[in-house]
Amino acid sequence: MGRGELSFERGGALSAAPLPRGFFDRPSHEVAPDLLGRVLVHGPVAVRLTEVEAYGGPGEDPAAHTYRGRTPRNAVMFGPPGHLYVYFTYGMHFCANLVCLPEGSGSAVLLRAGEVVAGVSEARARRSPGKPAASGAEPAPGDARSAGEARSAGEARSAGDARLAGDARPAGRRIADRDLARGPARLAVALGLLREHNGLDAVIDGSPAGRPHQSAAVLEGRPADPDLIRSGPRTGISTAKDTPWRFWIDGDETVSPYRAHVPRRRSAAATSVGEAPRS
DNA sequence: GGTCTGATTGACT
DNA sequence: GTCAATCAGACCC
Repeated sequence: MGRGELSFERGGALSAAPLPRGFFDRPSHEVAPDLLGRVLVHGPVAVRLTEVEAYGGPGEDPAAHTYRGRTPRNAVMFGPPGHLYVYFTYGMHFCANLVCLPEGSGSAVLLRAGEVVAGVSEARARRSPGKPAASGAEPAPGDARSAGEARSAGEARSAGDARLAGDARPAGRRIADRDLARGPARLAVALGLLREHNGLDAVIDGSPAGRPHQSAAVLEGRPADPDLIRSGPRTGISTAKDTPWRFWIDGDETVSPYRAHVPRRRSAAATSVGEAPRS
């Protein structure tokens, strides 16, 4: 596909011009609101971003994964801007970020929600249970296979893998279009982003033909109306709660509901001796 | 090596 | 509204 306008299944005509790497070479709290309305494409699925959160660098932002410095897990965040930082959390979910600032800075923007504008059927298949498409929608050419798909049939899988393969929910319930990528983990599933996509470059340098294996890109899309951009505290974090680095498009139905951080109750197994362990 | 927490989600009451 | 699932990473001893 060339430059200019691209007509997606949903969302109308959007600019298909890729964002340059310089777009991401700015502080994450500046990049974040500018990302609203942009389109992240991975394989056959494209999502127009409607909600994001900015995270700062080491020693700067207590809520950021990089606050305590570089580790193997967060190494991608210290890499060049425009790359995807995909991490595994809660034992079952993946979340995706776009790295900001020059190499070594350690800041990124978490992609929290969006509207699926292309590849709706593929996105729904990934989010839905019991359909062959859950394993058949993936992969786009050049994409790696999901963790679940990478295993042979019948082999035991973790709940996380099962969820990724789309069979963690009772069959028969159709997911509303607005919910396909509403929430960071849902967005990652809809886009088919997994552990192996950590570090994937989302910037197209030069002609796409010169990067035949690149499967992710951020397109100009249709930037959000500045009058509709809202900001507030970030979701689900226990520190730096007052930093208003969550940005969303006001009134957009795909924006996820705000949830404050809920401290985990100590389990019975952890608080008393002799009781049954968790689960 | 042991323990705790987590940038979440879906099921359930 | 509450709660459990699930495991990797970080921290502490």
